[in-house]
Amino acid sequence: MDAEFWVYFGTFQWNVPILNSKPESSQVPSSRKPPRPNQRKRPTILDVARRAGVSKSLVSLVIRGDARVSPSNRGAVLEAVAELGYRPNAMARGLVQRRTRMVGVVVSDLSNPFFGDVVSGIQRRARELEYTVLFSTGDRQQDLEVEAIESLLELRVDGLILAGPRIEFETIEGFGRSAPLVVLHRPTADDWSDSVTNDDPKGAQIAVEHCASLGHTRIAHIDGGPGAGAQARREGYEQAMHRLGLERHILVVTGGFTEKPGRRGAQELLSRRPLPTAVFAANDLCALGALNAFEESGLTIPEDISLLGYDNTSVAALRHVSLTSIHQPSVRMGRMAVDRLFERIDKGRTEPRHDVVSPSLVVRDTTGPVPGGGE
Amino acid sequence: MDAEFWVYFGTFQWNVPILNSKPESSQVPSSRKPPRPNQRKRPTILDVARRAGVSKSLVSLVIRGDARVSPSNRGAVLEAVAELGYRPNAMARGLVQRRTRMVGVVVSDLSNPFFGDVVSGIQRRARELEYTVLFSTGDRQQDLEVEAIESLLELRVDGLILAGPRIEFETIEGFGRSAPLVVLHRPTADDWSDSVTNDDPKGAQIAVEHCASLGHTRIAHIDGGPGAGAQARREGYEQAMHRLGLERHILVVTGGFTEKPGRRGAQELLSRRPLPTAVFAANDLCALGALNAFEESGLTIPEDISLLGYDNTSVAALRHVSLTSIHQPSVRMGRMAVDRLFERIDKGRTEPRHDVVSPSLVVRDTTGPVPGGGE
DNA sequence: GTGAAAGCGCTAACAC
DNA sequence: GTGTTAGCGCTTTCAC
Repeated sequence: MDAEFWVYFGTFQWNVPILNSKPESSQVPSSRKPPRPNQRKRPTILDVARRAGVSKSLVSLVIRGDARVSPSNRGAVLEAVAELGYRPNAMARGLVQRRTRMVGVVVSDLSNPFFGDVVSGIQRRARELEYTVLFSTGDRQQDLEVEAIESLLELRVDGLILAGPRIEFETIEGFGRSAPLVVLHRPTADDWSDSVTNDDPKGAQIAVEHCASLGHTRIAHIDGGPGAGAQARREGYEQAMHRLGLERHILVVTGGFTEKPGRRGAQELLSRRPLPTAVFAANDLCALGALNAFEESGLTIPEDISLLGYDNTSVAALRHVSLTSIHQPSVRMGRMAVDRLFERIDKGRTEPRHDVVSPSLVVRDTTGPVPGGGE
Repeated sequence: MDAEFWVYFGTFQWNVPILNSKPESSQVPSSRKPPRPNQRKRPTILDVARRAGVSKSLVSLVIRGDARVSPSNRGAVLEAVAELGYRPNAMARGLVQRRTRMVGVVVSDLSNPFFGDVVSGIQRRARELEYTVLFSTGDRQQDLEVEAIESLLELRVDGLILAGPRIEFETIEGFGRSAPLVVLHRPTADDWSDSVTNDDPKGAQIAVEHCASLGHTRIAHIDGGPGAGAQARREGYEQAMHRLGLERHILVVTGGFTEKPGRRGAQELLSRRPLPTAVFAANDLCALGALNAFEESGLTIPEDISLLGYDNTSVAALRHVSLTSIHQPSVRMGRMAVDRLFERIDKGRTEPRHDVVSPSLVVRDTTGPVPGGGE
């Protein structure tokens, strides 16, 4: 952009703009720290080679930790690297290696605490396998999610993990043809991707059975509306009720995966008679919304109504909330996703694999015995 | 790795492993969808050029949306792109342009809901400026945070945002010399980076004044321990108390930025006599821990004790919690961070800029008039 | 052990 | 309008 010239001086390369020669008095007396923009030309492997008096290939060997380099040369190279502040260019390396050792992770909603553990599991496992993780998000919007995936693919990540994607199945399948792909929290069934999901119907069943074991029969469900997994949880609820011979008590109202619809669902339940004595909500936030509605109407939890959530997020664990919930092993699921990718990338697996992990019950303070001992 | 041979056929290039010739019966009768690993050689700009019968430069022009390409050629190129499923290689492009239009964002703790809004603001503003955002995290660990930053720098992102970094100031300054850098939530003072922070002392002052306006005088503080910003909030509290002539009521106990230390801090407060009538906690989670402790000891909030948090996170907003809190304009701060970067990258600004934004009060249901009307 | 040379996939002059 | 050419910064044969 601006005219510049370059000066080599000692161990540093300085970028001295010709324009813009202001007093520069604001800092130290211009000793070893001349003011300059931080966009100076970055040293390349060639700069290091020249400085160390060797060839670029030799520098490359040292950087990659190759054993067959003489100690003296290794020392010289390392010194030059330090002096110049050399940092290898991952793009150049990736270009020639056709391999980046990067996995891209697209999280549908980074601000949802639900993904915290998943992300943590992914991060840790990737590190063990010496992969770098790049996160991106569609910020809850389908089109942005696609953009995020495209960017990662253009960067040539070695593999892709989609955590709770909001996009269409066909789109997902298309990406699966472009790179090793693992989908989390949404079961895929195609030949092009792996998936790691939790057994939603099973989780719903566990929830219902927990209520039943406490003597409840009028167990209602506030569903997740159009949310992914909502249908499976609803069906699981209905099947479990049938299996327990409680089909005449089946009661499903519309909710959603956030607080507000949960609240509305609960209000709807409050208008029914007889009132249910236990409510299984589609997820924790939904349950929280219901909790408010119930408490505001003067009911006590769990004395009057038992309440369960799903996902066992950090909010459920807050002592002030202490919500009984169905736990998904999120950290493990994150780790598994990375393992699946690794198998495809480094072990050459090509057959799709679809894992379903089991949810479990975490009993806290919002569930208790049925009031009065029965219906 | 494995022996392979390549077959050109129609519009697709197939990668047919010689080994592993299993029944392949699981899918369609091997018509247009032969089973194959998704690691097939990806088409390059040259493949597109050949297919469209033009030169690579022409393809390049079309892809970058240059106007001076004849409609017929443009059509041919676009067709070839679609047929081959061509996706430009961002590494190759970045290498020659020395520009990636990517900004790297390192979040110290992705599972902390506090960062949700910041991330959202960053994402949205970056999109407006046509930058791609790459997130990474150190997962709460200093060394991993450095690794994450290094990786992003090796990828040659055009700029870097560190959200609530846990690493040393000198390290941060070092990175600032490598690339345009904006630090969020931690004030830097060097010449190498910009910073965007919230005015912690001011926030603390607002909290204290709110309590005072409700008649409270015995206002205590549970601090954030060693957490970043904790000291500024503590000092702000003390100054505000002085300014209101309440210095003899200054009471600070050790806490932290999570639930458990908040709980312990509250228990410590409960052992003091006279009890404070209002408590300002270092952040929302800390306040939540205190809330539990208070409620368990039989106190009612806000009738017996008023309670304030800081950060106005999503948990504070939960109706069931409804915690009065000091709000930081997180979304705006995220946007500002991107703007600062943009100024350095695209507008050539080199003087450091340190922005401090004002916090504000969000009154909810955990603060109320002092019991009995005074001390 | 070390160096020379080719080339990864793309853009950016510069011709025509 | 379109093609040719020369790199971007690195790894990778292949000589020596």
